[in-house]
Amino acid sequence: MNREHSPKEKAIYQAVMELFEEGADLSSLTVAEITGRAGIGKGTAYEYFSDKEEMIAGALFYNGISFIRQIYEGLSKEKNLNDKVNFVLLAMEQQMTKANCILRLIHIMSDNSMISQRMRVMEKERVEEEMFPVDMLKQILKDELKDDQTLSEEGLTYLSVSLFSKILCYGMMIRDERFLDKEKREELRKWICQGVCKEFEEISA
Amino acid sequence: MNREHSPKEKAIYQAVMELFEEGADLSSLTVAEITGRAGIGKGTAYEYFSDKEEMIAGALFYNGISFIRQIYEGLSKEKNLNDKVNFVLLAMEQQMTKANCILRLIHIMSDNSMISQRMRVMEKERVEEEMFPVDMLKQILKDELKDDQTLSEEGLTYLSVSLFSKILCYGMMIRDERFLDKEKREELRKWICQGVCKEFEEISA
Amino acid sequence: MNREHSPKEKAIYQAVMELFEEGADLSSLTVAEITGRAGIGKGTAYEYFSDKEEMIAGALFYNGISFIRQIYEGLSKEKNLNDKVNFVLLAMEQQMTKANCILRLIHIMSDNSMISQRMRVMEKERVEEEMFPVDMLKQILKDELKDDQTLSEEGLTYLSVSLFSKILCYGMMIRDERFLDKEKREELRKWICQGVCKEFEEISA
Amino acid sequence: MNREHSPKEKAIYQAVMELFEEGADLSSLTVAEITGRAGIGKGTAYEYFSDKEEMIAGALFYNGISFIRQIYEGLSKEKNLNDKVNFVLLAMEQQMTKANCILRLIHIMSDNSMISQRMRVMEKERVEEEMFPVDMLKQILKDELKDDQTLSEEGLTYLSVSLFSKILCYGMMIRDERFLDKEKREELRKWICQGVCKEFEEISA
DNA sequence: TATGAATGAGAATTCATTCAT
DNA sequence: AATGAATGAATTCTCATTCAT
Repeated sequence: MNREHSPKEKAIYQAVMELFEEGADLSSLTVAEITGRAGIGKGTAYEYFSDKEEMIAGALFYNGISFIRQIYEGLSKEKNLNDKVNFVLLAMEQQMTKANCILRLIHIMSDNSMISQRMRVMEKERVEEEMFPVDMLKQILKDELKDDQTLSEEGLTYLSVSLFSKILCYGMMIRDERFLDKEKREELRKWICQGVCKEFEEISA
Repeated sequence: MNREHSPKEKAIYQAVMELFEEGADLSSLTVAEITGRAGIGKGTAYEYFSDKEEMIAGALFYNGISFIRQIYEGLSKEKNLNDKVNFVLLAMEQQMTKANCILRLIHIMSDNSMISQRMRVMEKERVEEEMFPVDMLKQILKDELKDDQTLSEEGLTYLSVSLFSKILCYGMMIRDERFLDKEKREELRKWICQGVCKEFEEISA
Repeated sequence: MNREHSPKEKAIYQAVMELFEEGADLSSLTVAEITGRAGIGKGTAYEYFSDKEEMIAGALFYNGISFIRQIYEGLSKEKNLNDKVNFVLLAMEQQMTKANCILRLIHIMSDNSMISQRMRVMEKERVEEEMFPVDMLKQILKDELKDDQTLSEEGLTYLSVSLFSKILCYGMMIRDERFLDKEKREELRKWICQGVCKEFEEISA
Repeated sequence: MNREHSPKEKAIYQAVMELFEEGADLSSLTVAEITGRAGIGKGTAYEYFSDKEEMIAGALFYNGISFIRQIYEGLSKEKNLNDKVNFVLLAMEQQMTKANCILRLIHIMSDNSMISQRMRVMEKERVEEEMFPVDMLKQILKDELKDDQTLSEEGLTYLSVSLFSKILCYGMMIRDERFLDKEKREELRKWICQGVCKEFEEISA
């Protein structure tokens, strides 16, 4: 949720996210459900949004941005790449308990629905500072580069997407019942963090 | 497409896949569109499927299975892990040109729509031999184990999911305009194959 | 069921009556249900009937005629009006256990559905000897007239319709839980038979 | 039509009754026909009714109640049983000109269609004062009992159903072309009224 | 003659969107 | 500005009927 949004817009965004977190299928969400949950009139929503897709895509977009920003801000406390990656994985895990939100968000952004089309439009129009997942990861990696290390643009891109894929991978694995156990998860995170660090060292060498 | 399917079922599956490959949003596909494309009457579809979801989920499911099987069969020609991974990446790349099908398939399987729910049901009911992505990758890795190597179940799972995430990663990267160039892609595949082999060696050691 | 009907026609009639007796709503019966029950192909039914309505109306019509004829034939054993009316009431009661068939039949004949329209057409085209409820009752009353009694056509019509209404009345009452008891029913029949006889005596005097 | 109904509900009820009176078969009435006649949008009907059956059953139910109430109120002007029965017969006759409404209403209530099922549900939920046909007739008979007369519950039930059957009987007979003549009908009513009175005297004696 | 696969017209119902209040 | 009643286009699904085998 961003500062420039009116209370009604926020209410709509909030309502969409709640329904999303409760497991609703976004493509079959109705305006009545959204406005009902938001506690405002159906007509009112159309004073602020041109159509249903804008409500949903907007909610996901600003929520995603806000989540990314929170993570990025939280990262400043972490000293090294290993801990940073671990922090991101933990943040993801917390979100996951809310009906797999991040994973679902990523899915939605890469399907061909009206919602994802709108989100891509929003992404293109977004102001510079707002960051989307892969961009954030790229930034983490850039921040990590010591003076004596060099990394080509391709290398950086590869590393950030590889990191992204590992995070996704973690998200997928912890949905499995074999990873309900806290310690198992911790071990998995350790593996992933190490893997990322090693790859970073090798490529940035 | 499987052998036991009647021509009409195949026509429906074929139609769904064509529309999917043309970029249609599966959750807003209509029965009229599907049967129109399949060249059969609307009512006919309901002789073979109980509802729309079954048509779409069925199409994706059997198509996915068939794609996986093709890859697995093709793998037998490849001698080592490096070449096998390369083969999988290439197979994926070919599919990708058809509207990122595999990626989208994975996405659909993990969202909360009716279609994905149906696919998960189908997955549970599937016969043993049919393999889904991660299972296939696990098999590839198992096949690779030499007599003198040991690998815990956890290690195997991690490796297969890691491999899966790398493949996903490749899929995402080649959507980027910077990887339109064939040589760039080849180089990327080389990196990935090497990374996979190295990780395999380390963990199975 | 009439002698001139082919086995397939009989099978259809039989199927409709079974479904009817099982409580099915005739206006929502489907051809598939009927032919499925009859054990013949859907197309076959159309070799013998021009449409669905003909199947249902025909079944009801010939079944009704056959029921009426059975009663009329059974009546010959009864010596006087009192016993004859009692016989009709008992026959009705037996039928009633089969999902109120006679009552429902009468209802169907007097609503405005396609089925009843068809039955009325059939009634007009029927051959002389076939008798419908009120006609049968009229005949019973005529048979009862002694040589020294006279009865105008109006009187006869009134008496037969009055008798009909009393039979209907019996049919309705025994659906009530207060008349589950056999003795209660017997008493009720006695009342009705007496009432009919008295009215007959008065008017035919 | 009841006071508590919104204008749209009334419009639906009105439309259903008009179509009914014009002879339409209720079980093949469509929502499009009803809303078209009511002059409202198809979707609007669903704001007030959960489905088509509720529209039709509701229309019949509230119309029936209102008709019964009108008759019962009109009865207060009549001094004796004979005149009261005559009044009911005349009221019925008037309704009959509108496509046999009362008879058809009774038929519908006793078939196995969705509509009748819904009406029976409504009947169970109805408030006390609202009366259905047989209840009204029972009330007429109760009102008629003098202080010196006694009548068992069974007797009362028999009499009211007998009266009901005679009314039905009148309804059936006047559909016949032989009773198109006004005088014939008057004579028939006289007969029926006398019959009812006589039976009442005998049983209540 | 018997069949049932194929069909498409038609029905109920939903829901995004508008607009009078 | 806020509302929600009204709307009808659009969608799913059913089923009587046909016709090639």
